[in-house]
Formats: sequence, C-alpha cells, structure tokens
Amino acid sequence: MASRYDPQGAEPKWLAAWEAGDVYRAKSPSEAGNAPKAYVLEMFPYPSGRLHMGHVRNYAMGDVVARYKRARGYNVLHPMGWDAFGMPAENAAMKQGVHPGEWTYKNIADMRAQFMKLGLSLDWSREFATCDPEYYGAQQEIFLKLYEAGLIYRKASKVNWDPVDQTVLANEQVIDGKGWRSSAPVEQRELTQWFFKITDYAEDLIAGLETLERWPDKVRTMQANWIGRSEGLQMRFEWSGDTPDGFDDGVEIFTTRPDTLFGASFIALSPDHPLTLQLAEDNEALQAFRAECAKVGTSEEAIEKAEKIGFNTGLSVKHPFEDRELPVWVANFVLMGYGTGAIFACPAHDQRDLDFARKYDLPVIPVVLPSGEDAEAYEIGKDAFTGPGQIFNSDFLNGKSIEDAKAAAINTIESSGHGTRTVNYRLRDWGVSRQRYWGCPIPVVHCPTCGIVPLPKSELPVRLPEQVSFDVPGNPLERDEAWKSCTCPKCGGDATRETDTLDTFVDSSWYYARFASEENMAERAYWLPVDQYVGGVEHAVLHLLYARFIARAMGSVGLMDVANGEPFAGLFTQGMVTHETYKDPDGNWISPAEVNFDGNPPVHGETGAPITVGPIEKMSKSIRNTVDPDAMIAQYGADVARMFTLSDSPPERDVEWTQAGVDGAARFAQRVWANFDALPEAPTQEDASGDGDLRRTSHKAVAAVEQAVDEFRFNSAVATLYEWTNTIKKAADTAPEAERVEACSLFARCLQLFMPHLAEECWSRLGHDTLIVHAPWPKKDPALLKDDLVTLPVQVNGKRRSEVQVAADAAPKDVEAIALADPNVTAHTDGKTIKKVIVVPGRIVNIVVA
RNA sequence: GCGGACGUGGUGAAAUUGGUAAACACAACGGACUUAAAAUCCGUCGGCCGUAUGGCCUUGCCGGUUCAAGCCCGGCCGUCCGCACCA
Repeated sequence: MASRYDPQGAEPKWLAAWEAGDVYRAKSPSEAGNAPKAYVLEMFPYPSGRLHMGHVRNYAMGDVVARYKRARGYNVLHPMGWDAFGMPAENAAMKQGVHPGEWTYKNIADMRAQFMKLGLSLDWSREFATCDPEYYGAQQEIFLKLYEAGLIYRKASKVNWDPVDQTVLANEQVIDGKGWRSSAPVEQRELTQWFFKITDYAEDLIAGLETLERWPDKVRTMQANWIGRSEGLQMRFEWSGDTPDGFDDGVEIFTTRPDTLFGASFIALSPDHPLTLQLAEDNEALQAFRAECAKVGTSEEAIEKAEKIGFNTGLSVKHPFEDRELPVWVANFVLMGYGTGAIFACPAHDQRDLDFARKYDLPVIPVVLPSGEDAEAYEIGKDAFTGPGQIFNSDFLNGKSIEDAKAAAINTIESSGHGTRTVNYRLRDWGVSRQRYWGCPIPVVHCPTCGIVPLPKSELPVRLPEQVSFDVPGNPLERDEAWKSCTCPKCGGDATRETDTLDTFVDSSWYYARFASEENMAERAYWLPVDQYVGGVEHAVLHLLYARFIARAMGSVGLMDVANGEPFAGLFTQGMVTHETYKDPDGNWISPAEVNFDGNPPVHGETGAPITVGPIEKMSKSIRNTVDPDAMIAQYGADVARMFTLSDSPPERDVEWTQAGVDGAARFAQRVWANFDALPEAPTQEDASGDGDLRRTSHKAVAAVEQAVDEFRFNSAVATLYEWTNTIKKAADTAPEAERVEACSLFARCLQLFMPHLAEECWSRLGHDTLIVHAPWPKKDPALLKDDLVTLPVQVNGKRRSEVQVAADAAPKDVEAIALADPNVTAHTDGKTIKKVIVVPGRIVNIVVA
C-alpha cells in the first residue's frame, strides 16, 4: 500500500534527532585531526522579528555548501548570530514605548524559533548578538587597540547628517544623496566626529582585490571604483601679483593630466577651499556666490542639471613652463573632498573645464591632436577632446604620446621642486560616530584637563544605561547626566563619557572572527578566512569593504591573522526573492494571501473586489507582496520552501516566488518518497555491481550534482535530482532490485543538501539506524561515468543529417568510415565531392561537400 | 557621462565553455482512473510546410571569423545594476 510523505510528522522528528545528536557542532582544531576545515558563513541577519523568504534562500544556499563540505569530510564551521544594534529598535522604542534591548531580544527569540524549523545545519553553540555586552565590550577593546595604533582619530569636518534618523552617516551610507536607511535627503553639517583611517589601507584594499579569485568580478569592480585610485601630479602654482595672507606658497592642485599643462587656461578653487573661505570673509559677493553653490543638491538629478558657475577672485598665478598668467576662479564643480580642492583647467581636453571656459569666455588651447587632424586647422567646438593623440602646442612635450608627455611633465615639475608624483584616492576615512543610543558606546572620556582619554581595559565594557527615554528627539545618551558623568582615568578628576556610539557596520565588520573564537587567536587563525561567504550584493561597498579594512587593522594589532588581510576567501552574492504585486480598485496594496486565484481574473478573497496584478518586485512589507515562511513551512514543510528557493533560477539571479512552483516542489517530494516506498523492506545490500543503465545514470548523476554544487549552480543540481527521480521511477519494473536500492541510496545522500528532513526519512527507509548527516558523500564509480557506445550526430555542411552509434574509443578514421556509409548521410553526399571530414571524438562528425 | 552585467519557447531556465539549441520545471492542451472533483498517472507542447519517413526556419538586430557560433570578433538596439561635476 503506497504511503505519502508527511513533512509535518517527519520534520520535527528529525530536527529533534539532530539536536539530540548535536550533529552540527564544529570540531576544535585538535578534535578535527587531519580533516581540512571549511568555514561557511551567510551574512548574519538583523533581528527584525520575522523571517522572510530572502532569508530562507540565503541560508538555504549556505546550508547546501555546509552540508556538502561536511559530507566530504571537512570540519565545518557554520555559525549563526545577530546583527542586533541599529535604528529599528529605537524607532520601535519611540512608537511602542518598549526598551530597544527588550524589543531586540524578543525578536531574536522569535526569529531563532523560526530558523530552527528550517533545519539548517547550524552550530548554535557560538550564537551571540552584537548588542550583548560581552560582544560590544570586546569591540571596545578593539577600538582602544586601534586608537593606540593611530588608526582612529577625532576631527571636525563636514559630514553627512541624516535629519530623520538624527545621526551622521558615512559616505558609503549615502545613496544618491539620501540616507541608506531613512531615504531622507542628507544635509552637510560641520561636526566633530570619530573616524577610522580606512584610507591608510586604500592601496592595500585595491591590491587585495586581485587575490580574491572566488569573488564576483562585479563586486571587485565596485570596490575598486569606490576606492577610486588615480595616479597623477600634485603641484603648486606660484602667485603672480598679489599674495593672499597665509598662502605664500601658491595654490596646490592635483591633476591626472599633466600632459595638458600647456593647455591650461585658469585655476579653479572649490567653494569650500580654505583660500575661498578666507577671501569670502571680507567679500560679500563671494559669500553670495558660495551660498548659491550650496543650494544645489547632491542628488543625481541636481548634479546633472546644475550649471557651471564661477567667481573671478582677481588673483592670478604663473604658468610653470611659460611666461604667462592664469586667472584664479572659484568654480562650483570643484569638490573640496577630492585631491586638494583646486584644479588647473584645460578646457580643450576636459568637458567641465570647457563648459566653464565657454561661459566665462576663457581661452581654449588644444594641446592633444587626434590622429588625422591638421595641427593648424584643429579647433575645439562644443565637445572637449579626451581621446588619444599626439601632444602639440606644448614646447618640450611636442610629438609625444599622452603617456610619455605625462611622465616628462611630471619629471620636469618634480626637478623644479614645484610638485610630486602622487596617487589620489576617492575613498574617504570612515566616519563611525553615530548620535544614537542603540549602538556600541565609544570607550573614551572627555576630561577638562587631560582632553580625550581612552578607558583602561579594566573599565570595559562601557555598558549602555538601562533606563532610557525617547520622549525627546536626539541622542538619549547626551541627556543622561548620570551615565555621562565619570572620573578621568588619568587625573582622577570629573569627566564626561563620549556619547557617540559606533556605526553598526563596525559590529558586522569583525563578527566572523568572533564566531571563529571569542578570544583564542590560534583558533581564529585556524578557522579564518571564511571559505565561503554568502549574502546580498547590496553590501558590495558597505559591509564588505569595512570588513576587509577591519581585518587588516585587527591584523596590525595582532587580533586576526589572515592571508593577504582578506577575511572572505570566497564570496557569493545571491539574488532576491520576488513576487507579483496586487492592488485593489482603490489602489491599496493587497498581500498574496488575501487574493483568491480560483477564478480568472483573481479577486479579493474577502470582498470579492477585482484585483489588478502589478509588476514582479522584491518581496517587501511596504508593497505587501511577501509570503510568510512560517505559513509555507506549516503547509508544505521546510524542505519544500528551501527547495523552491533554489530550484527555479540560478542562485545569483532573482527568483520569482510562485504558488505553482511551490506545488511543483511539493510534488517532487512525494515522487521521491514514492521511489523509496517502492523498495523492498530493509534491503541488506546497498552496493550493486555490473554496468546496468540505472547504475550508469545514477553514478553520472552523482558526478553532475557534485559539479553543479562546486560551481554554485544549485538550480542545475536540482534539475539533475528531478531527472534522476524520473529515471528511478521508470526503472522500477525493469532494473534489478540491487540497482534500485543503490540508486536510492546514492540519491538520498545527494538530496540531503537540499531537503535534509526528507533525506533522513529516505535513509531510514533504507534500513539505516544512523543519521544521513553522518553519511559520507557517495563514491561514484569512474567506470560507470563513461559509456562504451556513444551516439554522434553527423552533419553535412554543418547541418545535422543523421546520427551514428560508435564505440567510445573508436579511432577517428573508423568513425569517419561509419559516418560516410550511413544512408541518411549518403542521401546528402551522393554525387558530390567530399572535401573534408571533421571528427571530434565523442562529440560530432561534420562532412564538408562541394 | 564612466564602469559592469544581461538579452534563448507562453513562463523560470539548460546547453559539458566553439560541437545534436530548448535538459529540468511551471503553465496550457489531450487522455486514463473517478458518479464527480481533488490527487495521481500517461501523452503533446519553439515556428512554418507535409498524411508521413522528412524538410525549411529559429538564441534582440546587422555584419564577420570558422568545417561548425547562443557561445568568439566588430557595429547597432534594448533591459538591469553600480558610480557620478573625482580633475
């Protein structure tokens, strides 16, 4: 009597068995013996309180890798924890009046329970939340060591201010002029803030990208662009005429085009350049001009539309090579944050300079001649020429290529003492101060006599105060006089605590090391780097850049030791889970659970109102197109939910969640079970012999799954499992029993990566009283992977005309003879001259006729 | 503007990296079982011609290289992503 697989009964049973056996605990280096280590990690979640399908997919992918490595004999570390500091907890506190900590720990408990039901092969013994005082205390210790090492400083500067979240943001956290979390337009404010010296590692962070062979090119490119290395010349233009006070040496500029120095027509200062500020002090017109510049926003659109505007200071400088003067302007398109905040402009070969020059009627002197142009007649119109060419109009640089001219110009400037070859980076130091409560307190005090004093280790952790109120906007720590007041560790006098907390990206930039070991550096060295990291591409330049920096910084103070400074040897960025969107006639978003799909068109389940089906979007609460993993698990089981997120699309691409697709995965589970159900009770022998068809398919399937998993092509691995299931079913009446048992045994061990509960049920059905998680990866018989006979397509003039069966190891000559004799071939070759026959062994035969 | 990715049936996709295009799945259609439905099973399923063995066409468009191109090269068109007044 055929039975059905019952996930609701089976899944809790196996979850309990795994927990009882503590089967996913990573072994210590000494326990591991000769087994190689594999550290598999997915980006740890923010405890929002609810699991979503994106989590399911992310963690299901990591779990495939972890299970595969474990089965292949690796000592696997696959931990889980919580990225628990951040704004949402404070927002909840403001709205619902709960303490952020209480809210967070409740969410963690809820989400942990949900995670448990997914059957992930996680080592929960290492779990922590970044808001645990033990964790942030350790982080404060790291802060102090890096401070001591000179990698952290405090300074006043213009910073990005998020007016909604009421805090400063790092450059990486401003997306198109808006806060990454609040989406509010960011303002510029002058504040004194803590910075991490990430720029010290700019060169190393670029160089390290080369070593990251198992990272997506996309992410490497994005990081390289973000760091923005450019080689050039930093040089000084000396005054001609008046010398402004305090700027006796002239104007420092940075350029990547010293080859165009003879084309210089003016100098442009940033509106925020120190010299501009000084000149503005007693110049109202310049003050007005600066105000005008400040009006323009920093969004994409604003910059696109912004017109070039300038202000002539009346000052002028000497050209370094020629006896002429260049006027000094203030221009809105020059950024204070890059290079020196001043440029020399060569309008002929830079579009911005040209736009500016045309507007203010400044000279345009071409110095790069495109090939094929006549030097006498060459003129610049509306478009600057930025392509390759030969230098002209340039005295000692004439006739040189751009590259040669750059080198020659730099050499001349260097030997005259006016400048030096320089590398500039776009990357700015990482501003880590946040004016928020729910974060890691910065472990320093402000003493009226000693200034900034780092706390000794004995006073760590600096705990957040328990009593906190969010009645008034702003930073609650700032208002907490009792918490703030303390004693200076240096002089013993009254002092106040630093009230800024650390950016939560600091928390997530070293947690992988904490998982490896809380304190033991040898154990950290054993596990690190993370062999396979899995997460969303949205962290390409945020978390992933910060973590690479912190790994290096911690390395420099002996807290981490990884090759090349790289914490993540392999990275995989997975796609999102998407879903159709639905709206009612009033334009309100409707969740899929509320839609009745029985009829066509679909209607609202309760009201019967018509529903419009909208575009497929990333699952998101705001457009209500989410599907609750708990509901899926309750109805179909965790295996089906996991399987579906991996089955339909390549892992790096988005997958559209569809009800039909889920039903398909559920049917698959039943077909799998039917194959096992059809086997004899408690078969004794699991290895078959001979070279039967089912054996060949099965051993080939193992090889195919292996390869697909190795290459992160889980959808292909799933397709192989589907196909294999169909083959086993078709062979039910024809293949010998031993072959069917063997096929099922191999199959179950492959299935374990994707549907672990079902795999245990199948394993048990084969008569095992051990767990499949302990079963080694199946061995494939190499002899069965190759066929004795192969079918080769035969083409005539590139068109497929027939196919022939030949021995796999047949000589090309013999294959040629067989192909030429084939009647379907001769029908197309008769009466024609055979010019050439190409035989690609094991692949194809192509006959070329005239 | 700069950088990157992608474009294959009604749909998600596959194609051992230059060698039988469309595996696997979803949807659809036909059939079996059923009083009926669900579930399950069997079959058809890129287009055109043909009763059929079969033939012609087909991987965004145009061209090229090659015995052979979804894959390589050149030029377009389109979609998505990242960065952006970075000197």
